[in-house]
Amino acid sequence: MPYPAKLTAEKILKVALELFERGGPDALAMRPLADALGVRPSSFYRYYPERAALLGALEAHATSKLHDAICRAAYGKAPDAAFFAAAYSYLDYARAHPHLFALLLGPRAPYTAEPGPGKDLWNEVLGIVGAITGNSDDTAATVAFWAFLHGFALLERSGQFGVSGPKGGFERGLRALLEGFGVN
Amino acid sequence: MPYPAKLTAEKILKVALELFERGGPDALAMRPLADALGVRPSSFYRYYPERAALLGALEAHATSKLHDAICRAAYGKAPDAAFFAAAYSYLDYARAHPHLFALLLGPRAPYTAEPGPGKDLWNEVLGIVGAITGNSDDTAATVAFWAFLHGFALLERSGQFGVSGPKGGFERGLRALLEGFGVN
DNA sequence: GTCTATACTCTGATAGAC
DNA sequence: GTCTATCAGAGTATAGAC
Repeated sequence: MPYPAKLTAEKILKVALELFERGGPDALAMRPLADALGVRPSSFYRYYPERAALLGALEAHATSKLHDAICRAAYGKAPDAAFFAAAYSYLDYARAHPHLFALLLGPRAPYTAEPGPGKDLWNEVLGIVGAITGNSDDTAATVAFWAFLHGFALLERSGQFGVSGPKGGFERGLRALLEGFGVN
Repeated sequence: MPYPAKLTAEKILKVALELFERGGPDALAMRPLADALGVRPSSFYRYYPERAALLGALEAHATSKLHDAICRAAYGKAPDAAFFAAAYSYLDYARAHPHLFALLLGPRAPYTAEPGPGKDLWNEVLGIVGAITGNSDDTAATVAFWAFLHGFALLERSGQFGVSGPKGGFERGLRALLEGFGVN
């Protein structure tokens, strides 16, 4: 009977993404996902061998979207402006998609495409930072920049800091890094 | 019959800590915890109303230990030396206790003592940064410093970067911040 | 080749007896 | 204060219907 098949990997991923974006990891349960697809829970094990594979696919999606956002934000800008634009688009993504963002630097799971979209994202940021420091392969500075962006997004999400505190800290850190990268 | 009680909140926390440090959140399940305590799973709901409360207590413990480590590392040092010492002890804690560390800036849960040990830790770092910038209540710079430390620890743990990359990035970022804080 | 039915083991949590 | 008994829900494996 099932010609064409009711399920495809893409359809599953699309619905999984919706559930995950609203409710986070807890909302992405196999049974509700099956209900939303009009199917039985065991059905999509043909497409994703386990739940973690689904999460891995979501992480790849998030990485790709973040990459797109940063590319758009930095495109055609002078080095300093691109640096700030990339930073703010990173933060914007974390705010707009908190659950997907939380997937990004999680403890290393399987189902993480090592040389996948993560590599593209890295190279994009590497280029932006390189334009500032004058070293087109400045791994150390890129790591430092990335660490600051990611850490700040988490601090903000944790809610441990007031409203004014984090906001000022972002600008302050960015300017300090920019300044410091130029000097060293 | 049970006089004195077999359980106390401290005993439970101690065993929970052991399980959690070895195996992370998944290893802290109620039944194994009960077995380790020679007790039935339902028994410690008298002491911790739910599993999340136990995790909250572990987070408070982690915060307190990290605070101690940073205090010890920075004690009696000149501003710049204290800055680096605090940074490295933060990183060391993240490496030595990866699971506990992951609890630290998680999404805000209940059972998080808002004005608890977190406040002490914050004030300690605030003092260290203030000694550098000359402003004893430099919230923005402290947030920036903290964001960098936490982000770097996560980048490293994620394993997405080679061995040499992150290492150099830590020093690079710290020096850039130190430099930039002085200038701005 | 695709999906369903069923069942198994695990989880956190609760009610009430002792 | 701890027990027994039980619950609903999770992820997953397998056999077989179509």
